[in-house]
Amino acid sequence: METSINLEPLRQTFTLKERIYQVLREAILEMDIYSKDTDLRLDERKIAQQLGISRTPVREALVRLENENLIEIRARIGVFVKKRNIEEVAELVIVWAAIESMAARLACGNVTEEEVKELEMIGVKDTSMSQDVYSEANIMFHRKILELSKCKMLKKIGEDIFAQIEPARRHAMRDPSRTEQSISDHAEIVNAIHSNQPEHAANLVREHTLRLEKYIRKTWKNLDTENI
Amino acid sequence: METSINLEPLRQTFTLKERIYQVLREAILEMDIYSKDTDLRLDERKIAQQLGISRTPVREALVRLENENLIEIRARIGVFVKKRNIEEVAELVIVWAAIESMAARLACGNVTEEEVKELEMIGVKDTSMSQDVYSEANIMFHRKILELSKCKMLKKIGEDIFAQIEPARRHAMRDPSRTEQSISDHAEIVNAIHSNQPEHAANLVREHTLRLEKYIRKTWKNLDTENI
DNA sequence: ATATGGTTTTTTGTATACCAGAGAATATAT
DNA sequence: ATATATTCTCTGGTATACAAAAAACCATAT
Repeated sequence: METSINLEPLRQTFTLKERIYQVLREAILEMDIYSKDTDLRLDERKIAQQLGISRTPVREALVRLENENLIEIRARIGVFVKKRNIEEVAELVIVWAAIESMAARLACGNVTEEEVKELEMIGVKDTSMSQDVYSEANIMFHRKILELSKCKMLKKIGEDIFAQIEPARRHAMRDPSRTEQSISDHAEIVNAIHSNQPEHAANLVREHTLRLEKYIRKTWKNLDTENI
Repeated sequence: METSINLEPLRQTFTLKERIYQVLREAILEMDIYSKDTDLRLDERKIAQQLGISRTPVREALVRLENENLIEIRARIGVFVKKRNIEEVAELVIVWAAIESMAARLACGNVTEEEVKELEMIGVKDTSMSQDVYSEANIMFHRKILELSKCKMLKKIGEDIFAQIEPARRHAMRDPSRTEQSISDHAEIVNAIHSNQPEHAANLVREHTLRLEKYIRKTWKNLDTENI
């Protein structure tokens, strides 16, 4: 056999519906859906026109997004970005707590020294940084825990849940006083994982996330309470 | 104000894609996908023809099913029911354990006497019944726990995971010796919930489900190992 | 001015036609 | 007979046309 350059097959299901799905998903997650003057309507035809394609692949992307609970397709009325109410968001945070708690449990005794170091670097930064930077690091910390579980399904489903919570979380996490508490929580979690205490790590993560749930329930009033 | 007849709104989004989605989903879940001679292929055109409709709504239903990981759409090749491998199923069971464990935790101190009775009736039946009946009761038991959490999201996501596991579970749960163990587990779980011991209930449920994970990993060899 | 009834517009739902890639079947050359 | 090239068919992908329902609009009668 001859030697030849080794090229990865770069065709990754290059279908429009896939690309559109990703584009729309990101756009939706970046929207400030709880702002009064955000238009929650998505127009199939307009999107298709803007992208210079037909409605069909756009619709298929929308069906997928609806299945992920990010939008709502009302027959012959329109497509709308879904604005979840307090109960739904709080419940999603509970599910997230369940997932991530199990991830922390599995991470114990299953991580290398380097991995723990990485987790620590991400989660235990000083409080001097800006809210945005902190928020970003916070997300990364929780993502990292899902990853350290080495359980792909746990990670995938955790990320899905997270995507649904994110808009509300971003809106609710404006309170700087929460930052300190969060960082000391993170340090404890890192410790528990490092010293291989699955039960303890699981408990810490669960309570940490459930604290967010309580916080959201308390401070939700700031947000627009109208539903679609 | 005058009295007038009170009519419930009967509009139930009667769209084809919705109906087809449900029909196909049920059909897929009832398939014995691990049997050698089951045809895993789904033909858009054939389905549309059989249902007497066009391809469009069928495609949209398929996109949804793909998003739920029940099928795989390979561009220009075909649509196939997804046969998960041991790692994927085992991981899904782990996620399920996480979800249901949290559900049991929440159920504690949040259930009525009647609800506990119902749970007991379902989960702690005698071993004399047939495998099929037992299997059915087993599913119901776990569904009931999700329900008693009073957390709709936990229930919904739990059910979604369950749907993905179900085919493998049905195939793996042929061992009658597991039945007895299962029933005593159930009794303990009911007790823990009844006596309001959230920590204990959560642990029991988690370990009970993780035992299924271990069991599946051990006995998977019986199943077809080829993947798509 | 307001309520009512019909019409027009807007928006998604569904059907159909055509396209392009993948693979099987066939033909051809050696 | 085998290896290679070609064609043919099958399948999902995309575009477009039309149907149907909801909402907006408007005219008219009271």
